[in-house]
Amino acid sequence: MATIKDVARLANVSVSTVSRVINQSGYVGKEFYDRVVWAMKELNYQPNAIARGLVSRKTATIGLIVPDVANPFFSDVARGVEDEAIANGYTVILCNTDWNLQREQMYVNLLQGKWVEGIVLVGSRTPEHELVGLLNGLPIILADRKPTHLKSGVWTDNEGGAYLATKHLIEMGCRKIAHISGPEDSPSATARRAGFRQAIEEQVGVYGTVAQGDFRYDGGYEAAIQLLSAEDVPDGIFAANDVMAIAVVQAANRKGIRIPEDVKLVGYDNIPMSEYVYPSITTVEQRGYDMGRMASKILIAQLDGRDDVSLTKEFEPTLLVRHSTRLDTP
Amino acid sequence: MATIKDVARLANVSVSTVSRVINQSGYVGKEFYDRVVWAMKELNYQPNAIARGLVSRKTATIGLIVPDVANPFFSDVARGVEDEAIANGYTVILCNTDWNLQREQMYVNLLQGKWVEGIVLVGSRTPEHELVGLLNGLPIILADRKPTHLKSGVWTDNEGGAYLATKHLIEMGCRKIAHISGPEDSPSATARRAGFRQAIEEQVGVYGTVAQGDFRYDGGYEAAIQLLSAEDVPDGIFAANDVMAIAVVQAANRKGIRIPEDVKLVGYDNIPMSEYVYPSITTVEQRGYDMGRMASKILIAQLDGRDDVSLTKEFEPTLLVRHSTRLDTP
DNA sequence: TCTGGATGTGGTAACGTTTTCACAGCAGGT
DNA sequence: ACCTGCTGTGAAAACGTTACCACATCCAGA
Repeated sequence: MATIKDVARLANVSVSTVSRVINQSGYVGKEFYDRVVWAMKELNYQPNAIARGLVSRKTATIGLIVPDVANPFFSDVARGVEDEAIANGYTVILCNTDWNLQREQMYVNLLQGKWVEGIVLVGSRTPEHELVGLLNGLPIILADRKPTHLKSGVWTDNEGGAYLATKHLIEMGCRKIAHISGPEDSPSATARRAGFRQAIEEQVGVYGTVAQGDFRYDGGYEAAIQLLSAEDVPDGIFAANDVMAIAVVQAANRKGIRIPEDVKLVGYDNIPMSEYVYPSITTVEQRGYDMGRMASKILIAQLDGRDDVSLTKEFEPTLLVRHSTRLDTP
Repeated sequence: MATIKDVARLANVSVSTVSRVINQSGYVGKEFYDRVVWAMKELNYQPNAIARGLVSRKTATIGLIVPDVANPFFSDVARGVEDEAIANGYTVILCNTDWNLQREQMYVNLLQGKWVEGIVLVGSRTPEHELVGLLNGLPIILADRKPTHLKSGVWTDNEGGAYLATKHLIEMGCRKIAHISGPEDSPSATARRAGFRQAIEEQVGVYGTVAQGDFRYDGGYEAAIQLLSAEDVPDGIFAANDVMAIAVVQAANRKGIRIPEDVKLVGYDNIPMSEYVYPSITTVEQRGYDMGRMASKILIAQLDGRDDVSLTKEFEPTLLVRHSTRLDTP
């Protein structure tokens, strides 16, 4: 790789001049400017971001920590984060934690060593005060989780969304409703449980149970099989995300239980698959792409020292009614 | 952040000694060693990967260029790449090109500036010789594309897979078969077209047409609508990937055409969705995760100077027969 | 004529590491 | 006694940039 010195030598100018041309800073005469531009082309010169980062203390890189990019919701978020980042000249380092706290912490440390300028942390379960301790003041934004102590974050109103979903099941006539939850200590899972309970409790004559899931297909499948094997099968299931809802559909098929005739089903996230499965799944829309994009935008605004952007953004959940809760068309 | 100089001062030794302790290189007396370790603890010292990278010319970072992480096949690949990378101490920079050649080239340049040690390039359409020109010798591995000039790559036998798929349609009784193809200049799309044509040509009495798609939902939907609106509707469709196959299912629903009764359908990739849609889609399995993982493994072996790993790996495609080509259970 | 700002240019010290070199002691073998 | 090689330490030169300072011009205004 050609360096700035090579360019300077070829253009017969000093490195300072080349640097000024690159950064459009200071004064450069037309003649010199052209010579430098020519030399850069000639050598296919690419400024070294490492060296640049060392002196400017900026790397134009942000970290993205996500439970699992292979999960459609998170891959949407990731896409949003990257799109907004690159549009602002930032680059994204991708990290997968599998919802594992230790991996999360490991990545936070690792990213710090790489001098990322900030981190987008999606769907984290680590307590916020621990996070602060790890960060040494590195800017961070939570996504898919409402911050209580940190100042920036984007999230949907999970409690409200879960309330909507459960309420809808009740309105469709369900009286024995089960919730397949996410991991015990996941903030979004906790909020969804709370929304579920609230809707159940304010309605007399409706009974609710909570089964433990883990946001993943296998955990959802297992929970569903247990629910559907009990002597009193629920007539409505609210799964804490669409991946688990799809597992419920498969489990019901296996058990010979019909959806929506025997059991009605609502999911959460609105991943593309939820629309195309049979029956299509009623779900709560999350707008992962927009959330990712907004998280990136807020973080970068902070990094660039702009304060024209609000540090938080709550997305309103909306219920999408589809066939898993309707009796008319299949 | 504390620097190596701070540590040296506190431990009352030279920076050289601290460096030797950090890297376990050279000789360090026990007494000095202990003092340095103590000082590092005291200051919560974290070596600066940037400065280290500048001199060692190693960043422990690889670039991952993918058409679109939000596409389930590529998010699987991405997950595989990251898993193998982190297991070897490497970190991954994520880039999305939307199959756009210019963005691909832009990213290759950008990544070079960031001094990634190598690149995993997935589903690229850029001609290989152009690639070589851009790379300045930077190690690269192609994924989802068989290299002709470059030495490393992982891919599935796309021609063979497409042949399998088409052959299956013929065996199921189709005589007028349409192929919804990927972008004109995409190598994998080209190979799948070739496999399709070969299967068609070796069978007398079977007619084939090719419709132009773009690997995306919308393009597939449009192509499907056109095919299904013509006066002679095909009795079999082979879509070049599952995302477009799902679009075909939706288009058929819209048109009141039944799958598999009126038209049989085969996709490609085996993304999770293909199993759960209605009807479930017969498809050719690609093993995106394994491909990503292997690509990462081969690249890193090269970077670490190991040559115990083959530079190429062809994955055998397998046909998964599901309901979109069967008449028995829906 | 002098002053002083705007315009151009080059030299060089940082940034935080690793690596190479130089210099010492101290053994052990001749 | 002398060389030789191992052990232990520090000084200083890289790595590729940017930022700051110093020095030249040139031209306008007093």
